[in-house]
Amino acid sequence: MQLENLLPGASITLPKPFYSLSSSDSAANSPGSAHIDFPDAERTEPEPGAGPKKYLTAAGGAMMGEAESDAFPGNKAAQDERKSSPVLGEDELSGARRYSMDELGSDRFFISSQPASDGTNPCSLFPYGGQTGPVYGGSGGSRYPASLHYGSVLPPAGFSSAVCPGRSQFPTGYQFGQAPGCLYPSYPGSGSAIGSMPIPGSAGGARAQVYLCNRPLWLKFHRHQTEMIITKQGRRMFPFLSFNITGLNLTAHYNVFVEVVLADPNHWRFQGGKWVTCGKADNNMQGNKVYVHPESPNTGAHWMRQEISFGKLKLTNNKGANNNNTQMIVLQSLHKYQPRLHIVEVAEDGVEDMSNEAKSQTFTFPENQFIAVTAYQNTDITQLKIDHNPFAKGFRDNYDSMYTAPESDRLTPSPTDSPRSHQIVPGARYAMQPFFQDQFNNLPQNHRFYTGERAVPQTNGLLSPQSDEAAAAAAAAASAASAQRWFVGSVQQGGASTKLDLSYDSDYSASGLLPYGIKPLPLQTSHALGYYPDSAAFASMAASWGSTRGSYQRKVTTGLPWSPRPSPPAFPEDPLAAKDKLPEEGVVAGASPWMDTPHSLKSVDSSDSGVYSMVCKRRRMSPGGSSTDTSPTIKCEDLTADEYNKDNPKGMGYYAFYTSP
DNA sequence: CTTTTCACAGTCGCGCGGATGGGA
DNA sequence: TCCCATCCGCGCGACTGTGAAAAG
Repeated sequence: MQLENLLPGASITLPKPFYSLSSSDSAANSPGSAHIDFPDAERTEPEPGAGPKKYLTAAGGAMMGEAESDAFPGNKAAQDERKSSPVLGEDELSGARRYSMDELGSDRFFISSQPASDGTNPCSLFPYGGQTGPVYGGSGGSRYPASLHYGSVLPPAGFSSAVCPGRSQFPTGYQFGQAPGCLYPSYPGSGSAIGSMPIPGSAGGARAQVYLCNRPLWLKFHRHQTEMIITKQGRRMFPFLSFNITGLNLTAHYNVFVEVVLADPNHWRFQGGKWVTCGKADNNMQGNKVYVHPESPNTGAHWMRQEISFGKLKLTNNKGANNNNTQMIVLQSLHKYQPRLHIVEVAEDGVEDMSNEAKSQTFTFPENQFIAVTAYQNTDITQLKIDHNPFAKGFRDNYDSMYTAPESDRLTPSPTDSPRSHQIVPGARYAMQPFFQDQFNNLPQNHRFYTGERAVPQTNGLLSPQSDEAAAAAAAAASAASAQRWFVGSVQQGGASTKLDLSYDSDYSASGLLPYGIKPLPLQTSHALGYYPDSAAFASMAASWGSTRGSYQRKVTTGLPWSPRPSPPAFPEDPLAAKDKLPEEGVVAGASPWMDTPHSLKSVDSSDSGVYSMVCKRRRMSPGGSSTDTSPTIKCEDLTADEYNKDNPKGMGYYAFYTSP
C-alpha cells in the first residue's frame, strides 16, 4: 500500500510532546498547550488520610497496581517526590525539557479524584466537555485551532525536510513521516496525541479516542527505558502496540497504521548502568517507518469493534528490508524512537479522501518510546522481556521448579491443591483478575464475583461475532452504550458495588471516562495474537506486587552512590518508581525496587564499579543457584502471568486513554 | 572496546496424518 | 464396509534471549 495513497496531503501532525508540561511549564511556556487530562491519572491519586490509596482499595486498583498507579503522573505524592528527587539531575545529558515527556507527572495530568473539586465534572476532562482550554500550538504554530488536535499540531515549517530529510516519499507538506519522522523537535511539548478531528457523520464533531490496551506493561518497561531488539530478519516488538479506538464514524473507512519516528536527536549508549546520550542521531536513516495494519482499510465499526494489535510489526536494522517487507520498520540501533498511531479516513476503496486533509489523526503514547538495540543493554529490560514475553518462557529461571518450592517458601499458603492460583495471587491482586476476565467474558472465574448483574449481558453483543457491517456497526454502537452503562453503573451503584464495581469505581468513575464510554469489553478476535496475549500487561502488574523483585536479579545498582535505582536517566521522576515503592518497597526506605537481589550480587555491584558495569550488561541466571530467596516470588510472577495467559489469551490491561480537550 | 551477527536451545502454535469411534 | 468427524501425536516453523564470534 502506498503511503501516498494512505496519506496524501494528510495533515498528520507531530503530536506535541506528552506529559511534558508541568503546571508551571504549561502556564509559562505553553499558553497554547493542550490540556491533556489523563483520565487514568485520577485513579492513582492518593488521598492522604482518606483511607487506602485508590489504587489499592479496590480489587481492580490493586490489580492494576504498580503499572497503573505508578504510571500516573497525577499522583501528587509521586509528583512531590519527583520534584525533590535527586535523581532528577541525572538527566543533564538529555536535557530536562527534552524529556519532559518523561516526567510523567505534570499537574495537568493530575485529575482530582474529587469529581467536583474543581467545579467540573469528569466530562470536562475531555474534548466533549466543551473545554476550550489552552492547547499546545506547537513550536511553529499550528494551523489547527489549538483547542483541538493533539495529533493535528503541525511541525514547524521546514522541519520535515530540513531536519529530517529522509522522508522524501512524502508529499511536500506531509509532515507525517518527515524523515524518520522526527518527533523531537516538538518534544518539549506534550503529546499524547489525541485525535480530535471532527468526524463526518458524527454528531457534534466526534473525535476519535485511542486507548493503549497494554499500557501497564508498557509502563513497566518504560520505567527502565524500553529497549527493542532489531535484527536483520526483523524482530517483533514486545510489548507490542495494541490499541482500542472509539469515536470513529461507524461507516467511514479508515486506514490505521503505526509510524515509528525518532524521539529525540540523540544517539544513545548504555553506560554505567544507564542510558546516556552520545552524539547526534543519524537523521538520514532511510527505510520504511510505517506499518499499515493488515486490516486496513476498514470501517470505523470494524476498528472500534475490536482491539487493534500490531503484534506482527517487526523492527529491523536492515535497510534493504523496506522495499520488500511492509511488515518491517527500519530503525537504527541505539536511537530512541516513538511509535505513533495514525488513523486516516479513506474512501471505501482505500484511497484517502484528498478533499479533506484533516481526516487524519495521530496518537502518541510516550510510554511506547523505546531505544532500538541489537542486543539488550539493560538487564532489567531483559528480565522483563523474559518474564512477560511468552516466547521467552524458556529463559525463565526455575520455570519448572518454581512451583514446587517448599510451602515455607511461599509468600502465601496454598490452601488448595492448586498452588498456582493462590500463592501468587494475594487477595487484592487476585481480586482484580475477574476484572480483566470480565472484559473478555471468557473465563470461568468470571462468575466468581459477578453474576447476572454484571455487564456480561451487555457485552454479549460485543463479544458475539458480527456477520456484517451493519451488525458490526450496531455492535460498536452498543459497545459504547454498554460500556457506558457499565461504567456508570458501577459508579452509580456506589456502595452496592461488587469488587468489580469497586475497582472500576475507584479506577475510572472519577476519571472522566464514563461519559465517553470507554470500550471495556473488546471483542475477542482471532487475529489479535492470541499467542501474544495482552495479558502480559496483567502479568506485569501482578508480577510487580509484593516482594517479587528478587526474580529480576538485577546486577545493577544497589550500591551505587548516584542512585539506588539504575533506571534510565530519562525517567528520573517517573512516578512509577515512586508509586511502585508504596505497596512493595515502603518497608525499605530509599531502597531499590530490586533490593531483593542476592547479597552476594549486591556486594559485588556496590563495591566494584567495574564489575558493576559488566554485571549490568549481563543478566545472570539464578546467581549462586540459591533460589530460596527468589523462587517463591518468581513463582508468583510467572504463575500469575502464566495462569492468566492460559486462561485469558485475550486478556487486556486497562487502557491508557488519550483524548484531547 | 563496542556493536553486530549468528547459531543455538527452548517454548509454543499450527498443520498434517494416523488412529479411533459413531453412523449409514 | 464405508464415510465422516474427532482426537492425538508428531514435525515444522516462528519466536525468544543467550552467548560466542565477528566486525568495526
